[in-house]
Amino acid sequence: MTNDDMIAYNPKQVEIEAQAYWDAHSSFKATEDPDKEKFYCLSMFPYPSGHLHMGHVRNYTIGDAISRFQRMLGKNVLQPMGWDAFGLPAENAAMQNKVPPASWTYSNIDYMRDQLQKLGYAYDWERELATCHRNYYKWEQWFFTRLYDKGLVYKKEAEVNWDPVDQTVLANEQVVDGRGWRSGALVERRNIPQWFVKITAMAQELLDDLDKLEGWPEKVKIMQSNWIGRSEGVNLDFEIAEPTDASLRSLSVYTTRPDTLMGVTYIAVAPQHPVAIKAAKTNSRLAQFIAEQNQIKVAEAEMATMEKLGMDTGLKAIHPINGEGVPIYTANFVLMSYGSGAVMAVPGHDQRDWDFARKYGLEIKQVVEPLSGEVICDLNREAFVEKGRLINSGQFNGLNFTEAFEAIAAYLTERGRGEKTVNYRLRDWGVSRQRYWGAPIPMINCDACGAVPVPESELPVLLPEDIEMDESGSPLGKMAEFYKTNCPSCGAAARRETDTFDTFMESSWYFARFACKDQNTSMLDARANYWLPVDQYIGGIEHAILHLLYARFYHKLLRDEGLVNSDEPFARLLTQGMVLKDGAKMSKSKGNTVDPMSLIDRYGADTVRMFTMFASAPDQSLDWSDSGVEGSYRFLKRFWKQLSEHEALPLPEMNSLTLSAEQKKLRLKSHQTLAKVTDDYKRRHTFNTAIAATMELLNAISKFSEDHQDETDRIVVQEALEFSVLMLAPIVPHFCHAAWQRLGHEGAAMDVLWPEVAESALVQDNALIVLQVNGKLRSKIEVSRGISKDELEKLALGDDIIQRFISKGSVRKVIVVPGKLVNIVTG
RNA sequence: GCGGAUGUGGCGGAACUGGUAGACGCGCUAGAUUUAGGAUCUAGUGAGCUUUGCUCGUGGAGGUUCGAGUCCUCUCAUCCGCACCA
Repeated sequence: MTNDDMIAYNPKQVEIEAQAYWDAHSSFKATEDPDKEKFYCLSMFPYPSGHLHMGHVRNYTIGDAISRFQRMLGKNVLQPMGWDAFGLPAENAAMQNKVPPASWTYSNIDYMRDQLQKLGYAYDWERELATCHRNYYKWEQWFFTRLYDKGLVYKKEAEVNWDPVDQTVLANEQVVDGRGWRSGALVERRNIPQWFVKITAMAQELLDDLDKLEGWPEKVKIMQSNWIGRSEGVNLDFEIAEPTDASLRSLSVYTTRPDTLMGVTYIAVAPQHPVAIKAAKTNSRLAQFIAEQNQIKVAEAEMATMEKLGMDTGLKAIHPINGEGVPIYTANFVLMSYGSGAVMAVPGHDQRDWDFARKYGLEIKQVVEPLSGEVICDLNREAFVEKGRLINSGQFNGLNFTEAFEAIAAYLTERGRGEKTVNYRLRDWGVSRQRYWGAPIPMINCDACGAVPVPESELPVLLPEDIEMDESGSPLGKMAEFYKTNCPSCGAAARRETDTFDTFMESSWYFARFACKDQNTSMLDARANYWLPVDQYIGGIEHAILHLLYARFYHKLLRDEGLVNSDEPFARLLTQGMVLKDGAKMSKSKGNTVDPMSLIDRYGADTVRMFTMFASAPDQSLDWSDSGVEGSYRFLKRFWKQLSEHEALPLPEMNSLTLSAEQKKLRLKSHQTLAKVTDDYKRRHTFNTAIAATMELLNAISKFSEDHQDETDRIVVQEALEFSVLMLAPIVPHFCHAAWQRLGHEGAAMDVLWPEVAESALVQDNALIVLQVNGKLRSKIEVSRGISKDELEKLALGDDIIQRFISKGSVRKVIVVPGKLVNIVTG
């Protein structure tokens, strides 16, 4: 052993050398090759907020470990990286630092790219893209005009949070306790015209195709399914008694419980409902109430958690079956954006209606009784919400839920007062933002022609980057040179749309653009179909619904345009958990962040990568621990020393037949570990247990090496060490790059094929059998694997310790699980 | 409020198919080494007790089973999402 071999582990040097090797060999450049099985591994791209946080490090280390593992399996791996570059924080930073959002964003990208490179991720940097580049958003604008031509986008009025002092639209995040975060003014809901994409047209397919996503966590599919919220019910009309306005003769409601129709005792409409607004014209108290309800931010959680309030509009609705008049209330828990903005209230059989009826002294009527006498129904205490048998419902008495549903639906249909309907909770995707730092919506508003899409030849509609931001929102609306234009259709003077796209538009197709980001004559090309779908997608659980649903939708739109040939963008999904510190989410506002770069400076990237992968399973939350990082560093140092103490090649080939029992045992451990780790990487994605198993193997090697030093011993140890290095190579790639060479090999660990488990090494003669008495562990015996059930039972009953426990009572039953355990039940 | 998850030693976690609870690591204790500190190495480490061993123990309360951290019912706590944060 030379002095050179004993050099202590120097992460900085190891990492610089490994990265230099990968750079020199363009190791991560991905090229389309139809003869090789492809593997597209993608981590959700970051918003360039300034610097990497631990959540990024965790996300990208998981993706990198999977990429490198798949590469070692011999696949043609693509792992790209880019920037979700548009968004609100750039505008805030611009105001704070008096720097244009564009230059702030570009310098952040440069800084963060450097950070990612220090972490040694196996990205094909030639494919890097940023969504704020004209070559990216040009195609997004083009695609939007295609969707417009197909009738898949439309304009309608929708509510926003309006700050009356700053005269600007606020994001939900910018509304704190009902007030604008800068001005402190009470926000108001305001209706403005906005663009929508018809995602509801694809609601059923988005729901149905969840079944195809076998590689997705069940919880994410359930969340998406609930979000889409398909329900079957009945749409029906209530006429309004004594209408004073011809346009407001009736109001329509949707219900999934038409069986309770005879129990309706009032109607509740949203404060924004035309009926409420109409009634308020002659009722100042009602107008006041509605105005108060409009000072609540536009967020469902806000609505759902506030006190349920309502007020009588004074109007009456005519029950479509019995013709009786029921009062129409306006209530703050009815959402204008869901269904028709009005609900029929059945306080006897809906808890929220019951609570409201109690509060306002409205009638509670029972029309459903339990099917069995054991079920309690006491409408004085709470609503009876279960399905049952109809009572107090005239001709429908005695029917069960299904019969009543059909009979009442048929009754209403015959009389033209209603019909069966499938309803979705999902709403169309509003893509207009009254913001500057986003992709301009490529539309032109002409007085004569209306909204006209910008022709392809004039795309992209460039976002001017050299601007100044102030508190009063987007500068685009004040820039005549931006918005003054001519109508592409009639040539008259017209005004360009000054709203920009929701940033979810950019993140809904970037995965496809990575395949062909240099393509300048079309949005996508054939390379997209080589790489897509993404084989493994990794990102935070917080994206379980919105981003992932929009991306699935967009992918289907791309398919319908003939740009991709798959139905779904992401074959497998891994949702990583949050990074916590002291039990709370690591965040700037809580002041509990840990800077990855200072740790990398101190311990090296491999230690940081190792700790984030070891501390917990990727889909669980990760509790940050400084001493845990220290432990990972210690492990690498120990491993380095262990490698130095081993005399590596040249050694002869292993002859498995001549191994001693001890040598066989270590070889068994090596191959058992390899089998486990392979499964952990490939199927379970539990890198924490893969690392733990490798540590166990290294502990076993240590113990073995203490008194085994001959040549055959070293052959067995060489194999065990090689396995260990290759098994950790996806997680601590720099370390393993150097370690592989220390084990006497030329070339790079990352180019080595994943080793194969030798079945012959796994053969064991004996099995350890657990002996239980009444389910409690009492003894263990080692028996030959070939032993019969009867013999095993006999051996178990004859065991000394077992004898002591069963001598008191009689043996009633013996359960034998071959190769595992014997449980003796006494009585 | 609705939807989804999580809960196991002093701490992070393991136990994959109902079959040895606590792998692996951190921390701690003792010892070795060291002028000291640090680093390193060795051993121990769920709790309790009448300590060759026994009893208890996976948020709580019930249940199913020869056997439950794992399955079922109820319940408590914490976290995430709720459509303009990304």
